Amino acid sequence: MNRPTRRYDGGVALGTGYDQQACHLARALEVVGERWTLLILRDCFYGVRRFTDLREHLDISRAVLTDRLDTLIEHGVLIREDSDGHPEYLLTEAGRALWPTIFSLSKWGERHTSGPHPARLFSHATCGTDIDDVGRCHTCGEVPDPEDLVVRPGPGTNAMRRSDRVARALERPHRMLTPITTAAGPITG
Amino acid sequence: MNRPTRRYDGGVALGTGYDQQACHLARALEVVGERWTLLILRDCFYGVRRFTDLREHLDISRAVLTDRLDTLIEHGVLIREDSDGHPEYLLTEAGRALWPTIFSLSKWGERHTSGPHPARLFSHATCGTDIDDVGRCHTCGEVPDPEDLVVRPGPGTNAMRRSDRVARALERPHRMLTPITTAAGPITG
DNA sequence: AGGTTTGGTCTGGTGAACAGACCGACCCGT
DNA sequence: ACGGGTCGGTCTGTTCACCAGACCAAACCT
Repeated sequence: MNRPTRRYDGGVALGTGYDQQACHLARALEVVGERWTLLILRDCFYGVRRFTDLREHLDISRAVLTDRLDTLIEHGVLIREDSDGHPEYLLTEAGRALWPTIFSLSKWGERHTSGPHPARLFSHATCGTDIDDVGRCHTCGEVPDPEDLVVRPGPGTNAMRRSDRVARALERPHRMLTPITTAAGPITG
Repeated sequence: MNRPTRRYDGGVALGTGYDQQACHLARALEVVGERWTLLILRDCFYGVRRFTDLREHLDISRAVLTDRLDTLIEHGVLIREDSDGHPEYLLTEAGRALWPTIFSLSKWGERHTSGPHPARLFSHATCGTDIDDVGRCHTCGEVPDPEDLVVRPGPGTNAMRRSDRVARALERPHRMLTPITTAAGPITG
């Protein structure tokens, strides 16, 4: 299909100033540092794969979502695959490697902004133990990959309840990276 | 002093849509998700404390730097202290808690964008061992706090050499969070 | 007294985000 | 075959944030 790369090709590439930096952090931020990008990726870890699900869950404008997805694909963080005639957006290996960043930032937000109650809890799928603040499973003594985690709602979920498909699916425990909606149907419940 | 909070108080607060999210990641991004913010904080970890040093090292506009510093202070990530008649910007406890995020994102950029050579290497100050990709010291078996780390240039530093004071100071090993420039003088030499 | 450094503020121009309208392809029931 | 719904977008006008660069006040140096 070879869809054109949107992203204002006339101007200076995204990180004016960023690219002056020797540090790899700057280059990482050129890929995932834009508004919405990390939230999109977090949803991908939760198993969200469809354009509409992302759009509804994040309340993001269609144009911006399109732009972000294109950028992430362009940088090898996501791939687009057709399933059922509709595109699905999946994390690549590089994308899955972003989990520690997303997890640690989320933990930081949990402790240092408004209320200490976690909105989501994560447990190691193979042994059932909850992981600690640096992502370790105390039973196994290791840091599980995201695909071995199960998300479930925590005590901080009550506020600001949303009613979209993704939010409803995440009201129950869910294995990370497994699809959150099957085709188009509503979620069992 | 009670300086006015800049940040477009007429409009919707920064994260339009972000604040709809139950997830703490969204709130974290409201604080540190803006352009330049994580790079500023990385420099703070390196020991940069002065407005001018940040400005020169990052090549950031004065107005934006002012805005970001104000935002970070407002959210308790930095504090402004007067030393020598000039303000210094220091990481608070909450600010220092962002180190895992910055470190993991930097590691990701190192491996997944252009070249596998680390620009900076980190070693545990108390034992001298280099820390691994998840921040652990193999000798001590723990994850050292950033104040116990020493930064030094790695093999990937060669490209894009900069000549500002901060870049020159970081050409030698440096204990994290200790001031990178003493008052106004050039760095020893 | 004049110049320099420091730490800003202000302004005009430009690029990016937003809401919301529009649109083609496909599916589904009738 | 036709109408309606869903999916995955594109387009447009307006608002907002970023940028370069000018300006500025206080402190310090000579």
